[in-house]
Amino acid sequence: MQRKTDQTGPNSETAMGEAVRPAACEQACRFFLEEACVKKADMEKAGVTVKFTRNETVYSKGDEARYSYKVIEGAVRLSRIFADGRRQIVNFLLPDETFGIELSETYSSTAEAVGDVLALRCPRICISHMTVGDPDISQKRLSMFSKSLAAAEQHVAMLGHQSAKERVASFFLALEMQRPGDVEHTLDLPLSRQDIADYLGLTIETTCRALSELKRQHIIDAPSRRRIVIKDLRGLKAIAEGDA
Amino acid sequence: MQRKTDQTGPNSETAMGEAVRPAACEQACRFFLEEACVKKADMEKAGVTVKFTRNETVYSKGDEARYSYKVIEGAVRLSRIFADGRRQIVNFLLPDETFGIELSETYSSTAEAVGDVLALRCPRICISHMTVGDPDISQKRLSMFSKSLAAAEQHVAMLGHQSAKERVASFFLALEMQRPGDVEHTLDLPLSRQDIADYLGLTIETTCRALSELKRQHIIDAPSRRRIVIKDLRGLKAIAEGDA
DNA sequence: CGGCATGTTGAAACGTTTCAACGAGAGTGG
DNA sequence: CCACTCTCGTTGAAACGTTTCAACATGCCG
Repeated sequence: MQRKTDQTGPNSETAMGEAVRPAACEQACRFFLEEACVKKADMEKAGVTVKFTRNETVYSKGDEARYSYKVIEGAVRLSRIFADGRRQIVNFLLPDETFGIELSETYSSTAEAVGDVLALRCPRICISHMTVGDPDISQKRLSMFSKSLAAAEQHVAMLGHQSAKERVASFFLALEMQRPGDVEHTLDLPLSRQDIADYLGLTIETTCRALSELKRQHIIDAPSRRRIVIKDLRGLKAIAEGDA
Repeated sequence: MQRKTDQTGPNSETAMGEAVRPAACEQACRFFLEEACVKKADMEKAGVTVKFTRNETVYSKGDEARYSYKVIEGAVRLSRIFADGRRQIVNFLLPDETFGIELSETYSSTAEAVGDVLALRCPRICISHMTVGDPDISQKRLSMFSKSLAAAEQHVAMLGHQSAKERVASFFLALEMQRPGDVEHTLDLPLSRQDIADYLGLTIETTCRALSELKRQHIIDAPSRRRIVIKDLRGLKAIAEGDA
C-alpha cells in the first residue's frame, strides 16, 4: 500500500533505552516551555533536539507517551488510521508548536515528519516535575492544551458543514494567518495533496478539483508542487466563509 | 427562524453584577475541581449552582469568559453558528463534565441547556488563584483540557471519514460507553433530531433516515421521541467501525 | 380536540467519490 | 544531457450518498 509509511527510524523511542539525565532534562524543559522561539543552535548544543526525515514516524498511536515535542523546523502531522485504511490527519504542527503533550499514558495519535524535521524533545515526566510549584509553567502548559483544543474545535467546525472548495480555502487561509508578515502570501509547505485531503476529510481528487477551481478564479496560484501563492486574500476569505 | 433560541434568561452573566465573594468562590472551586460527584444538595446549599431551562443560553460565543461550569443534571450543548445560518454542535456535556474552561478572555462557543439543567458555576479567576501553588488542582485542571481535547479529536475523526449511518452508530455508541452499568442500554436524552444532526454534521433528514435504517436492522429501537434503546450493542459497534 | 412543533418518508437535484486514464516533475543511470 | 522510470498530480465520466424540497405523520401542549 502506497500510503503506508510507518518506517521507524533511529529516533524511535522504543529503540532508546537511555536514562533521562536530570540536567539535560531540565534544560530541555526550559526550552520547551519558553514562550519565545529559542535559538536553534542553543538547543542543538544542549543535545535536546532530534531530527526526522521525510515521512519518518516520531511516535505511533498507542506507544507509551514518554516525550513531548516542539517543532523547530519543518512540519509534523498528527493522524489516525482507520480499519478501512483511510487516514484522518488531526493536525499539522508548524515551528514553535508543541505536540505529544497528552496526559494519558499512551499517545492518542501517530506523529510523522511531513518533510525533514528538527524538533525539541522533552521527557514528559520532567515537564510534570517542573510544573509542580511553578505557576508560570503550569500556565504555559495549560495554554498549550488550550491552543490544541481551539484548533481541534475549529477543525470540527470546518468538517461539519463546509463544502470541498470552502475547506480548501479555509485551509490556506488558516496557514496564511499563522504566517504573519509574509508580504508575498506564498505558502511553501512540504504537504502532499494526500496530506491536505486527509486533513480536510476529502479524497485527493476532490481536493485537486477544488484547487484547480480556485486557480481558475485567480484566487490562488500553484507554481510548483508544494507552493501555493495567494493572489486574492479577500476573495479567499469570501469563499472560506461561504460567500461563494 | 425556528432554530434560533437565543433567549437570555435570569442567569445571564451580563445581568449579574454581584461581586465574587471569596468564601463562596473557594467553595465553588473545590466542588468544581473535585474528582467524584459531590452531592447535589451540598452544592445547592452553598449557593454555587445555577439552573437553566430548555434551550436557555448559558453564555454566548464572544462573551467575556467569567465563569467555568460543571453539569450536575441535564445536558448542555456547545455550538457555533455560521454565516449561512447552519449550526455546528462542538460537544455535548453530560453530568460531571465541565465546560467554559477556556483560557482566552472570551468564550469560544455558545453554551445552551439542551433540557432543564442544573450546573455548578465557578468564577474562572478563582480557579486560577486556587491553581497557583496546588499541584493536584493544576493536574485536575490540565486533565479537564485533556479530556476536552480527546473528545474534539474523536469528533474530527468521525466527521472526517464516516458515513451517515456510521456517524449515528458511533454517536449512540459513545453515549452508551459514557453511561456504564446501564443494563438496559437505554439512552434517555433530551436531544432533538436537530441537535443530533448538528453534532454529526448531517441534515436532520439524513440523520432520521440513518436512524430508521438502524431500527429496520433491529440494532436500536426508538420507543419515544427522546429515547433510544440499544438492542444489539455488538452490531452497533460493527456498524460504527465500518463493518457494515 | 385543535394547533403547532417535531419527526419521518419520498423523489429529484446536487456534490463527492470512485474508477480510469493521462500528464508533469524529480531523480537515476546511461 | 537526455531518456527512463516512478511517483505524484490532474482531469473526465459514471456511481454513489447526501441534501433539498415537499408532503405527510406523530406527539405534545394549551
